[in-house]
Amino acid sequence: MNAIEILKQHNIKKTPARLSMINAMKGCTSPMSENEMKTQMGELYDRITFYRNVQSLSEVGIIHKIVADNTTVKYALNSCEHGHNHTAEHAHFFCKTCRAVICMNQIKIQSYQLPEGFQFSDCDVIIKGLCKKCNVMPELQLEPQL
Amino acid sequence: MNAIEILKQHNIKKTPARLSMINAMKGCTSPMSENEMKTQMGELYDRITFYRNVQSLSEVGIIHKIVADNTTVKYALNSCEHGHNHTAEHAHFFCKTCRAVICMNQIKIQSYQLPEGFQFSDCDVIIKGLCKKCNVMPELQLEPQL
DNA sequence: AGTACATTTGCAACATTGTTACATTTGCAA
DNA sequence: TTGCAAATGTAACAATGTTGCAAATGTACT
Repeated sequence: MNAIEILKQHNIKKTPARLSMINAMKGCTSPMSENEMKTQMGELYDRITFYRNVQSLSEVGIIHKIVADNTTVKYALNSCEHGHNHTAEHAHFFCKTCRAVICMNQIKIQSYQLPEGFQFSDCDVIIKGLCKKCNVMPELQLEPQL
Repeated sequence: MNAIEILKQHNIKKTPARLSMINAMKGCTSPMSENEMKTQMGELYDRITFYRNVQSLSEVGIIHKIVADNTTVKYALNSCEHGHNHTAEHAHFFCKTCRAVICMNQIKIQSYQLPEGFQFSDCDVIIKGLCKKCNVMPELQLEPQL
């Protein structure tokens, strides 16, 4: 499904900034930082508009925001070509060295039993450590993608 | 165990700022924001020193930093009077309304099987929703503690 | 107690990230 | 084509986090 269809399907206006955001994410296999998005979006990137669209696209469920760390936020399409869904039902891995965020599709998020009176909304699981590249071959470490 | 003993036990220098931080956290049942800490610490609070001590106290394992949200970071003593340990082995609840972070001591963090080559370090589980107060009696909502 | 030295502190300056107000433009439906 | 709500972009601001450096302080050793 292309960007235009995605917006239409969610009943949200088609604007160049939104199309650009969605297309940037479509071209990437793992969650992207604001800076990576900015690079992809080029002229169509405006910081304030970006933040507002992160808000609106999240609200309708088109994208998902992943907070790996208080200084590391990444974004991903909810239905990307890999057929998986980012809406919080799988865990994310965060590499402490290269700061990459990787979807752990095979690690499902369990349902937690909250105390009486609490209302569940959603759950984030962030597993931290070293990714394959940084662990096995530290000399080939990727530059952090900030 | 008092603040002085805690520092000594971890082989880290005893300074007024650190004692003040530890004592601030000792007096609180749930993880505190920087602002709450600041209030408790009074004169002894300095922003830069605070950030540096968050770093050093975390490194040796005296405190634990909980990132509920990219704009909500809280801090807790690893061994508080409740006898529980904050070093990432239990989940935390984050109330979307009052922004409180509550330790879910009864919800243990499972051990996750990472793909070949990955090295595990630690894991954060943040469960979001409405806390008891905000869910049951929205009219009595606590002011957000920022 | 006094000294030596590494650690810690606090200031200044800066970088990054996130938010609000408001006037203008744009998307879309009638 | 027109009307209007929604979205955009500028400016201004607020909050959060970091670095360099000189001065102060904690602690181990005599």
